[in-house]
Amino acid sequence: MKLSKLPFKVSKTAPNNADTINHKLLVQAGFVRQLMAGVYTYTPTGLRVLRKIENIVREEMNSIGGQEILMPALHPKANWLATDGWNKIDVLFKLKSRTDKEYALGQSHEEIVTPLAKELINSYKDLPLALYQIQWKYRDELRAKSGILRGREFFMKDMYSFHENQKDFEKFYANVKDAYLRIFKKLGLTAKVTEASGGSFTEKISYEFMVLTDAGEDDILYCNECNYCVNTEIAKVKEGDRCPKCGAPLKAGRASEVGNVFDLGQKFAKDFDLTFVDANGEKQYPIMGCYGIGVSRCMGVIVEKYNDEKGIIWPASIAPFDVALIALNGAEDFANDIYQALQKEGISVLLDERNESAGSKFAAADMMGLPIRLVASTRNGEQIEWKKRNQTDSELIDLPEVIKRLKN
RNA sequence: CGGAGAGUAGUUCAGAUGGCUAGAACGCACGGUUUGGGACCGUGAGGUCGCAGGUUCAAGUCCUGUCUCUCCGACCA
Repeated sequence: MKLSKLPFKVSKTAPNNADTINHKLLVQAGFVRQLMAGVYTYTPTGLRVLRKIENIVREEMNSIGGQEILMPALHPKANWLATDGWNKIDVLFKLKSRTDKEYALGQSHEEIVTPLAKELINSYKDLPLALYQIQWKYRDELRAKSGILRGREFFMKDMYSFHENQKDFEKFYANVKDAYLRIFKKLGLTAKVTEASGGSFTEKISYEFMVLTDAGEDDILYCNECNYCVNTEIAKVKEGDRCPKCGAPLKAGRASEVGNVFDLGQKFAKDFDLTFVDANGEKQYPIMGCYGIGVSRCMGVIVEKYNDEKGIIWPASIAPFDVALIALNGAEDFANDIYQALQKEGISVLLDERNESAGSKFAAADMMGLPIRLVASTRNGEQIEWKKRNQTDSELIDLPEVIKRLKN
């Protein structure tokens, strides 16, 4: 892609109504545009990042047997009456049609996936079953805030699993936890598995995946010696107390919840009369689990974690382009040769061939946070300048070496 | 929803005590000079001053209402 063709460009100034780092940088770098509080458009570059995160999530969900579907975001009132969510969930967006029919916008999809599963589940042989989707969720938050971290509309992966007994559920639950940790690792995030309350629909403990950041909204207590971590909302310990697992002193921190896993028990199966016949011919309600990952929130948290005074520093796994290629004055043809050669190798390149000053091009590449910066300049002959975004020193290498490193 | 701050050009902002055709920088268009860290000169386009009322000879400025954004809190499947 040529930088001059990008419809949303890097801006010299940050938006005045942004305080949070991710809001400021994502807008300034041209990745998102705000429509209203908590609702954003993703530009071509921003969408590339979102899609990369999405695909990492998708790959891992598929690897543990998840089947991807796409459910509607517009729901009939009846489904939400069946669980009493219509009256109990205050963040549920409700709307009325011109003929006074009432609808809800999906803030989660148990009410849709459970009746859907009735068609699929008749026998214990149909279990386990795991369905997931990646789509917009709607929540009528009293206050949307922090850029894309807490939106009224946000992009989420939600998976729902169905099991013949608790033991099978626990097995899958553990698999999901492992997959989640792999996902966050690939995204460059260190997620702590945190004990938390299950919310209004279950008495059970749930697990949240927390990433430490001041931009988050949760307070957690964690142990640096072992993996113990608990949300302060249910904590029976406080900062400095001994870790119940290993005895080391607990630390307190601000964190953002990027994922969660819930044991739903049989609540939804009962609400929708979803049953199966077990091996003894007895009718049973399956055990359900639900598993969320805030895809758009992950993007925001990554920006919160990876930035400096010059802009964003994307982890290579989710950068919109692998390489920023800058053509300095007089080296346009050489830069174009590099551009063609890299693209032929399947490397995604953002070529800055604008008639701009060198400084302006460097600044744009830094702000957009592409992991590798290549510079073609008459000063260096056939050598190409190679620099990582998070490093200050550059080195001169030739094209085959550039390709070798990028393919590696 | 309670509290605080803010809405003026595409963007970031300036416009005390009301006063004439509302300004700057950046960006944009055209011409020229530049080209290793957000270059420079000239010319030009671009504004219902969030919106609606009101006070006044006169309102970006004062008053009332309203909408929106940001932050703190509450809330948060």
